[in-house]
Amino acid sequence: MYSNFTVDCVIFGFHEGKIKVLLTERNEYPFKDTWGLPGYFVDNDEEMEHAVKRILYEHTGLKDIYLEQLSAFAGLKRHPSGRILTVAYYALLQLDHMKVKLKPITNYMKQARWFAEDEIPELAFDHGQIIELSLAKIRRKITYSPIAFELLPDKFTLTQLQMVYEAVLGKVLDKRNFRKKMLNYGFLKELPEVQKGVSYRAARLYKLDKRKYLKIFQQTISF
Amino acid sequence: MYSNFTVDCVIFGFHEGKIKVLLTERNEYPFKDTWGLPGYFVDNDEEMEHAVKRILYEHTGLKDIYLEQLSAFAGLKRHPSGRILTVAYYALLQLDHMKVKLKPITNYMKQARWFAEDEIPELAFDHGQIIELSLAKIRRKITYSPIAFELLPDKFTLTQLQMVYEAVLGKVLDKRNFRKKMLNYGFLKELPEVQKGVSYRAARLYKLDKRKYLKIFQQTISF
DNA sequence: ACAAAAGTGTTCAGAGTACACCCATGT
DNA sequence: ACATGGGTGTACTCTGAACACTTTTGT
Repeated sequence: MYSNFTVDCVIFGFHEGKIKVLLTERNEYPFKDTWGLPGYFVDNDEEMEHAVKRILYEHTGLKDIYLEQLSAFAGLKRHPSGRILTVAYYALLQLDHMKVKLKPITNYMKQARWFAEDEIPELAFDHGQIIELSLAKIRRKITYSPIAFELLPDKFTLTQLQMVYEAVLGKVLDKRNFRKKMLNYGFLKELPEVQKGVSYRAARLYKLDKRKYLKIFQQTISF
Repeated sequence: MYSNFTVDCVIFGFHEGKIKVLLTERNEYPFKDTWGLPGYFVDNDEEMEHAVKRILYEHTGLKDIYLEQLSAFAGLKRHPSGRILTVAYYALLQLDHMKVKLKPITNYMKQARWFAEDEIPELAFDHGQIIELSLAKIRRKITYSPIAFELLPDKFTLTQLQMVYEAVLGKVLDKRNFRKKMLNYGFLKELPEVQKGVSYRAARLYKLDKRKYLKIFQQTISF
């Protein structure tokens, strides 16, 4: 049995130097056959965040994804058949090696696809606006919180890390300054491995030392 | 006719060096006679933010108050008689000269009162948690956004401004450094007036130059 | 050898931080 | 005259920003 409100989720991934958003093609009215955010009614006896995690799992096959509530949207005209309140979340996941299997096993969605920021079509409801707000939020948040690592695989190169920052912030950063700053934080652990399968000098791999990063950013919980 | 969700509002003021929160004593079950946040069901044909402004007006007699959405709360157990989703907002207002007349002209609230942070009693529902989150949010926000001015009268002294920062951040700041920094921003306009009615050297009054402050902080819209 | 990206230091300017005394005013 | 908060400057450190070349590796 469904409750009277929905959750919608802006799922961000990082691929080929770009931030991507996972959208689904709706299979229900209103806005049937239109692209929109993954989301649906919360069950009556289900915690809201559980519903979001369920939807994330249904669409990506992944659990334990970084998740934050963005905002509630309740405009009287956002839904053609009367106001339906939705609580929007954004999620950041590791889109590496296409471990992520897109499988909208729900019957209210036809297919799912990743869209780059500049490819996003007209969306159902106010979902375009929700994505805009999410982008604004992570743009601000990345400047004081290490959310970039949520978008990268466990082992990554400094160049990959820099590309995440550049993609989110929408500007190019100085390589030397970026590396200096990141390494100075002290929460990056140099691994004895290097990249494989590249036709040029292989880059050193790093991983995040979660202990140290939490110690440094402990004042940055949530907001 | 009421919708199926509520709004709750954490109203902050600044008085005698302390951040205060406006609470009301409930006159309805559940939690009758318990203190809680001002808030109520949104009308069916009413925009959510309009409902918040209405509640603010009903409690303080003020309009055009600084307002931001905090978060939605929808825990299954937050309301004894089944889940009721609430969207929490926080508001910052100028509590100067007691221009604010507390008048809960609603029939679902008995009285309203300002509480300092360390005087807050046990509250109805999850309202204590909502206040905690609001405080965390403004603590972060004041470091990158000039919300302090929302809590002050139009004309204020630099010491008053510093006291707002100290109250929100919960730590003492260096007077000389604080003044240097604030004046260097360039959005404070020195007035040809000084404080009145004090038994010591009267302090210079300043006001905010909104033009300049918006120019400097334009990247800081909303989030 | 060549193509491609990895990796690396120094200098400069501006911001943050620490710190203590005299001044103006009302009583 | 005294009590109270108002108002002021300097030195040091740290961080951010600008800037270009050599090294490594696979093909």
